Amino acid sequence: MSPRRVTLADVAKAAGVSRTTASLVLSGRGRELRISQDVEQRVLRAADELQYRPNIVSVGLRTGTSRTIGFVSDTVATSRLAGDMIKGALEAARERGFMLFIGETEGDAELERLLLQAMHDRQVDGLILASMFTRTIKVPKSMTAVPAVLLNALPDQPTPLPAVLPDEVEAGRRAARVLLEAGHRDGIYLIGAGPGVRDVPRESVAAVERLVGIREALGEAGLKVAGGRTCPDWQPEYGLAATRDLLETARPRALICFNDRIAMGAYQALDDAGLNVPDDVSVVSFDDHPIASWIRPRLTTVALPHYELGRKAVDVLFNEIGGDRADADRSGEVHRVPMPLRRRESIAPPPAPLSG
Amino acid sequence: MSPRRVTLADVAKAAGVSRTTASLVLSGRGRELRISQDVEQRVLRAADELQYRPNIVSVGLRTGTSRTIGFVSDTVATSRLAGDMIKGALEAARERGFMLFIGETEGDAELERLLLQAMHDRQVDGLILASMFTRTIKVPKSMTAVPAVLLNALPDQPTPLPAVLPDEVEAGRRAARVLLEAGHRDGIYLIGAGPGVRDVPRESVAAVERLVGIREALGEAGLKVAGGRTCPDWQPEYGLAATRDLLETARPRALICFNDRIAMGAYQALDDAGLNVPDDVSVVSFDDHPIASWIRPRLTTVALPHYELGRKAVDVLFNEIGGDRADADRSGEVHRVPMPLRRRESIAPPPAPLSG
DNA sequence: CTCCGTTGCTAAATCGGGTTAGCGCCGATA
DNA sequence: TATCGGCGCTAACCCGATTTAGCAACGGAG
Repeated sequence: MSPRRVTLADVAKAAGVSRTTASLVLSGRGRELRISQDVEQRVLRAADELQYRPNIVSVGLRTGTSRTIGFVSDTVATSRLAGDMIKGALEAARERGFMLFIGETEGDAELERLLLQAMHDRQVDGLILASMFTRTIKVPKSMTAVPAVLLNALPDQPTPLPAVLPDEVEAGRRAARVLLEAGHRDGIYLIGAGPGVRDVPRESVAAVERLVGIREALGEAGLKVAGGRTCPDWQPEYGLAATRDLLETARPRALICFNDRIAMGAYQALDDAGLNVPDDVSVVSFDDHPIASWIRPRLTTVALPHYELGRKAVDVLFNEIGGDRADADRSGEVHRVPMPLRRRESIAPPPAPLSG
Repeated sequence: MSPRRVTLADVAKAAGVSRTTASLVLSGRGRELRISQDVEQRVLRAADELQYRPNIVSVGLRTGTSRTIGFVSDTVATSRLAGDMIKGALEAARERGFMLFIGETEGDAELERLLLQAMHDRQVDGLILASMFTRTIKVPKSMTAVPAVLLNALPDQPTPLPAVLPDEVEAGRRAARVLLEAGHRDGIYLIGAGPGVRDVPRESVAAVERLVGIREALGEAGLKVAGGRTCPDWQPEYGLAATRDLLETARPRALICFNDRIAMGAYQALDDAGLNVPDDVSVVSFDDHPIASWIRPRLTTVALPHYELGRKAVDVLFNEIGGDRADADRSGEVHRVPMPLRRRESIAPPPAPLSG
């Protein structure tokens, strides 16, 4: 059905030279190995006319490479998150002529093993091990076979693998600062975690780090968090319940919600209580989920830079692949990607303290 | 750094036989080619002890295959949609021992060409060409080189390629029927398209087909659409505007929104007008975006079966790959995947016609 | 006239498997 | 004793590229 692929041998024959010569010319080493201008031109023209493309599989067999990297995540589907991360990785890889194998483990260690095996069988040149929410993971021992990078994850034990993570502490600072800049001094409550540093969901690195950043920025201004409510899960209904609960005993002037879904629930609780965002209560959040620009007023939030995380992971990986190992001292390094603030409509100066 | 991979030669040496014999045993053809039990056991044990795994790259060079399929979409990142579709494809492929190359074109024809080329260079065994919203696409001519399937897309010209699509017409019928079952007879309005068959956004196959299904189901019950409002884009703000506009002149008893984002806007317009969902107005929608179960009352919607679409595309593709071409008459076939109804809380019987 | 160095190219090995053709040995038969 | 056939295994080639080692032709020097 499909016409057989054009091979190097075809080009060589068309140019009237040996395969060796054709290979030399096409790999650019013709000059240094004294191939004549005449032959060089003949080979190049033949390759062009026949539309020759080297077979990467063959090169792979010879060189042990595949111009391919494996992207293994625990879940690609749970959120838009993953899509953007993959997109970033995809583009960064493509710019270097690399393709991406995608795999997902769903947290199953056996599946992970099989997947990594399948990728090794295909001689991937590098691996990205990604988690869809920031957390610590157990690094499979087969990861040492090729260069690898952890994405959105930290190793549970010291490893030489570099890691790429969002800068959550700075994000916490940003969320707090945007309220400070608007003039808020007190009545700042947290929804989703806090107020204490130990009031966080299990295993959530993001919660801990955001909380640290928030407390730090407020502390620098000589202020403190007025209070907080934890949520068993960061979903709208828990945000609604937590905010409702808070409103029974307190009159917040600003809420820092630990993600946009919680903020969505908080919006509803505030609305139910007859409070206006942002005139009565300012709201700032994290993630920049699409929902953040759909709800009214549009939500000011500190964005998870998924696209950039994906790109950065590939950049770091290529550093490992191409690295002359001279920079082995850089291994195990943790790269933090900035989380940008998306200024929208949910923050205003605090109301005059009439109803105190 | 990494210990060299175990090759067939290693196994053969360990078992004290030739590579040929080892290959024969491991490929299961030992029996028919009269390899002795003794030798067979020795080879199998050696392979097991050395943890031998055949190098797929090498096999690929020999056989021209790669146990890999390429998944090319216009965008992987714009919606959760893509994630689930890829997940379905991923799992179906994995069950057959295949991996997936992911690529995205962003609608750029040149990028698409390069991507398909890169995949051909890696000898993919099949291709899935996916669109993130149902539409007609121009099929690149290089698609004929290997088996291929269109996913969520129709060819703009007749091709022998099979296509996999959601069953939007039946989805339209389901949306209408769920209202009929609740007792609705009149005051059924459309938001996003309609009421006429030509009142649809450009290029949206989904809009056309959903509309056809809705009109059909109502027609069978001897009813008609009471009216409709088109939206320039299917986003919440346009759903809000369209519904607000509708409420100025009409008093709907039920809304069929053309997707969940529109429904989200419609909810807000209804709320602003002091109308309760579902007691005053029932709402049904399409897509089953995560938002549908976040907004209150939770939205009844006809789900886009992304996961199933991905799986089905791979199933159909393997049919092409493994096909003995005897079923060439089946080529160009369009496979429709059912869109399941998610019954939630946004539908109730119509109010008693007091304020009619 | 021989030796040597340069020029310009190519034969052959290699990567790791699959596959085809056939070899050596044994016992049975003519 | 030569022949034949079945058994059990292996040498050798193939896939498509890269790479090493080396060959043939030529000119100039000794």
